[in-house]
Amino acid sequence: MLNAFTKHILRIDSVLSDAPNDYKGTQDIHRHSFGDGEFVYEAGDPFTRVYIVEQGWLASLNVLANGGRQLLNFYTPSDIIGLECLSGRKAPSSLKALCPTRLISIERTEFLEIMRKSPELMEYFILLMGLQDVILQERICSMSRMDAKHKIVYFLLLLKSKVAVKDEEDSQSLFLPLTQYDIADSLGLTNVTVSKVMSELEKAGYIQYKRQRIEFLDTEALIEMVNFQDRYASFKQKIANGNNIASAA
Amino acid sequence: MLNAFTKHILRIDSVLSDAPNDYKGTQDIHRHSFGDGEFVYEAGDPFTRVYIVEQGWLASLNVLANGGRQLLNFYTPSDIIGLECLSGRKAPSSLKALCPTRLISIERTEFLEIMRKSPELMEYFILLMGLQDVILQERICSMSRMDAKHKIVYFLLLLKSKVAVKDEEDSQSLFLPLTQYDIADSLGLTNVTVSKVMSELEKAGYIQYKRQRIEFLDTEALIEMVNFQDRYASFKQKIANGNNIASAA
DNA sequence: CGGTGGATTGAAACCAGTCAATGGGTGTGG
DNA sequence: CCACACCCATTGACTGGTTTCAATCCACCG
Repeated sequence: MLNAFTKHILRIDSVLSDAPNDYKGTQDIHRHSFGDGEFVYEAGDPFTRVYIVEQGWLASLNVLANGGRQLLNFYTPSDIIGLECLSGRKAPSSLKALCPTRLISIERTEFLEIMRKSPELMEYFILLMGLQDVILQERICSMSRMDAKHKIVYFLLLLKSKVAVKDEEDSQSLFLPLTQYDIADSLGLTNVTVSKVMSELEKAGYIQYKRQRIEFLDTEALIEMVNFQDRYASFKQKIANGNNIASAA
Repeated sequence: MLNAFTKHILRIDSVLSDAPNDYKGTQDIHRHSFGDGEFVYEAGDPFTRVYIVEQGWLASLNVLANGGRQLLNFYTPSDIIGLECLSGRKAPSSLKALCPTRLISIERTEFLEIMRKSPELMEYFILLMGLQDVILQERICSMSRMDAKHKIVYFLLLLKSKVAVKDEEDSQSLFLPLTQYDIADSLGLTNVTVSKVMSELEKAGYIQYKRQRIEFLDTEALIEMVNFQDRYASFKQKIANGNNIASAA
């Protein structure tokens, strides 16, 4: 059971589709579908279930006092949603589907049961949350000290590496189901600025952008530009080698 | 052993001072002292030890490509430093003492050993990192969508609640061993802006600020102003009640 | 065909940054 | 003890990147 579960998370294989069968002992596992723009839950709702993304993109977001929107995290297939809420009773942010999605959900207490049965799994979660933590800290760096252009480059590279670490082929093309409003609300900019920077990046020959798809024409230059570190790739490598902790024991 | 350890973390009591005695089985536990401004380690150094703050304040920070500085996290007594780095081999950021500090450190692999022996402890770490995660997300909200004044108010309230959750008495006074440069580098502002906003907040009667000490004269109004949620207090309450997970079992 | 949401482009306003000068507190060394 | 250096804080004038406001265009869809 553990192996199947961690495989889901790492997406080493694609057994996601028969996940529920792996958990005969558990009762409360469901599969859900959401359409483009639908909310899975909203900030303040009772936190009752942990989700695993099977298909599609989602974003967690907050609506701020001044009416602004802040996109916090993006979730793509095999991501777990809700680990950071386990100690809470209410969702700290909303979850919205950015395109048609399929999710698997496990009731919170059953998820904790599964987790408790496997120290390995808990250990893995600790490492995973550590990765999340480091990435959030770097996002803070980017949001506070970069200008609009660098923020956007950093943002695009981060999403690219997040997706690349799961898809085997290292494509220079990225499916991006986000409007420029979404990108703006993720970076603390406006759609106007995003539009201007995107066309600037296009004119400079770094990317090509149209209809939910970004082509990276000079990834190296962009990585150089913002001094980008691919934490996702490093993490995957360490986990795959199994020497992240094994070597420590 | 576990209990003593979690007590350290929660600082329910102050057994920190005899921590090493609690771990007779472990070999590599040390105590360190650092002076004001000293670096414990720098970004890129090999990550070998986990630290627990015994006394003083520290900050993790990054030096950016353009020469700017970004303060990421503050650590006060009983905080654990390094949980987010367990999967890595290098420190993703530097750690600097903001005043004279005492730290306890455990060699990384021994820390993992201790952790593995106690599922409860791992579970606690997962919850703790979840709290960290939620707070980082809210910091991102504040950094991207608030103006300088609101950022600073949010920042002060966050530090106040971080400290208050450990100190029993709910003081309206906060020891703050930070220069205005530090605050600026934490929020993506400049020392000039910080200075102007601080005096504005003083003139408006919200706070009184002098020499590393902030007096909160109207905390309620400030909380209202930025719609502040005290995640630290909620977390402490849930852990203290023991019903965070127990009730789920 | 008109309606809608997203993207583009331009002009003006504004918040915070930058530059610069001053003042204050602290510690050091002559 | 004073002089000086150093760091931090304060204040004012100017600059500039981003927002705001607004108009237009485009693609998609009922």
